[in-house]
Amino acid sequence: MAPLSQQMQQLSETCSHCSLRYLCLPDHLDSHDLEKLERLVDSGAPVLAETELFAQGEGLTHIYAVRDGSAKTVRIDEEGFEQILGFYYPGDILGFDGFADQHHHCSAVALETSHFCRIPVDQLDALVDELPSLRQRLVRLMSQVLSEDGRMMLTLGRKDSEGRISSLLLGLSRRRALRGMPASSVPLNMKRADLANFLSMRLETVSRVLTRLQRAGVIKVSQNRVDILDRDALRERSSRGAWVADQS
Amino acid sequence: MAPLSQQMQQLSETCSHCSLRYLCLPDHLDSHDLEKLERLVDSGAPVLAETELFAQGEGLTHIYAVRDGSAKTVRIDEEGFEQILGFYYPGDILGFDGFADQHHHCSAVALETSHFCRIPVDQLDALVDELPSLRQRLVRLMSQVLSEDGRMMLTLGRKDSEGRISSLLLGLSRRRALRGMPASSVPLNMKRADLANFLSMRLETVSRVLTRLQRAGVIKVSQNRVDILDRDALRERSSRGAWVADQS
DNA sequence: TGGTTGTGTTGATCCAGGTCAATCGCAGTG
DNA sequence: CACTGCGATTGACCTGGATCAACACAACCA
Repeated sequence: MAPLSQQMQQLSETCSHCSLRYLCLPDHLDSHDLEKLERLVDSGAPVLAETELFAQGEGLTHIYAVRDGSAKTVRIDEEGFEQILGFYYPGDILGFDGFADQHHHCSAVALETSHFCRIPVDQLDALVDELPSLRQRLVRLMSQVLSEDGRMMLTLGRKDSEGRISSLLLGLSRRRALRGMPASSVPLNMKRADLANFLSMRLETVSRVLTRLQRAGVIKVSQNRVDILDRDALRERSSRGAWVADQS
Repeated sequence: MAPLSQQMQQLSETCSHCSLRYLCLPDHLDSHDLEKLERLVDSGAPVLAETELFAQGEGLTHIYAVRDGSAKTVRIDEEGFEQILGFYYPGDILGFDGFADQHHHCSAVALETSHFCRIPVDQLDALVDELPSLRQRLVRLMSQVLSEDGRMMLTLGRKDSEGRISSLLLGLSRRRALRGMPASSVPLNMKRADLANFLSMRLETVSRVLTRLQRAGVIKVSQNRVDILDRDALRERSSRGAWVADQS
């Protein structure tokens, strides 16, 4: 733990020097606007694994940017069923769905010891009115999420278990690449049960599919890390088994 | 057709007099701001069934509000599989997912002869910078969609066929109520294949479930219209069969 | 050192719903 | 009216993956 937290302290505290600024809110902001945004951001203490950043139903006071580490969002529906809505990595923003009625519609939980930038929404709100570039950036980020949700619905709806796992792995890999991290080795920091929940499968099936893909030489699984050995084969499997839609 | 278009002309052309203003963009705008918004809106000619409002990949030039009638959005993924992302009714906005990169990420198609308000995004963009209330409204609407997408992922992921159909019917009914329309009689203007695609089922299954629900006395199906006879039973079925998640 | 708990893998069985195919009903249309 | 075509319904069959259950393996503690 000690070496980890030391490492963290070396991270820049300012957006202008943050290596994630092009993925995160600051993108497209000029240095003057960025400075104003920076003043809102509170990069607090490390958050331990399994700790809740915010809870479903709670009032919206902050949104969060993952600085380092990872998180998941979970939603519990009226009947008490739990669904993981997404996994979040450095540069991703948590809390967008709270703008609708100033309350969070899902909970956010750290997957490992992580750092988050806390941004108070009332101040952000005021700043957004002041800075058109920030407003545009915010809308674009939200729109991006919308469009990714669409992709996810497609995956959940049309793909079989192998397709879902393959898509997930490729997706995680792609997001690593965006962050300049080695894309062929993706860490699965979440538990099998989380994966299963997210993909709407049972954890036994997740396990089986992973070993099947490993036996086929497409990936190599080692507890919490998957190495992609044959990206093309994985892509092929991510679409195979997806059923064709009936035409209308 | 003639009587329909006559009926349409009686609709007010201005947001201020539109019966949908509290669902749509104008909500929370004062009369002064509303007037400015109004000037952007072009309520054009009727759009025939099956006509595309905008196509996936196309540049984002307008967003659309359903004035009357209905529409669906469809997304085709890399492998050519088609997924219906949503159905849209009066007051709903189409095109939000285009803000991400100024291109539409899905296509929008009218389900029946319908009218839409066209709003040019460049002018909207400028106006949003001018009117904080409009900016806030826009963000809230987008956030609302986000949160509804979450609900949909939950439905797709965790519910069986009966649960999905029941949820859909209740959802459509709820949205009718919001618009002050009779909530117990839901028109299914889309085809069975569309329903099936949206819910990620086969159309045969949709058919079977509908007749099963009918035989159980929960609903009454008559070609393009479903009457909800026993709302509680429907609610009960919408959650039954949803499987419990493994705890993490 | 053995017990316990948490997490992942594997095996055996069963059923919801996908698949294929036949039929029906209604709306155009020549 | 017969014909055609599209959409919806129903039936019979079969398979992917959920379910139940056993087991493996590591970390942790008494």
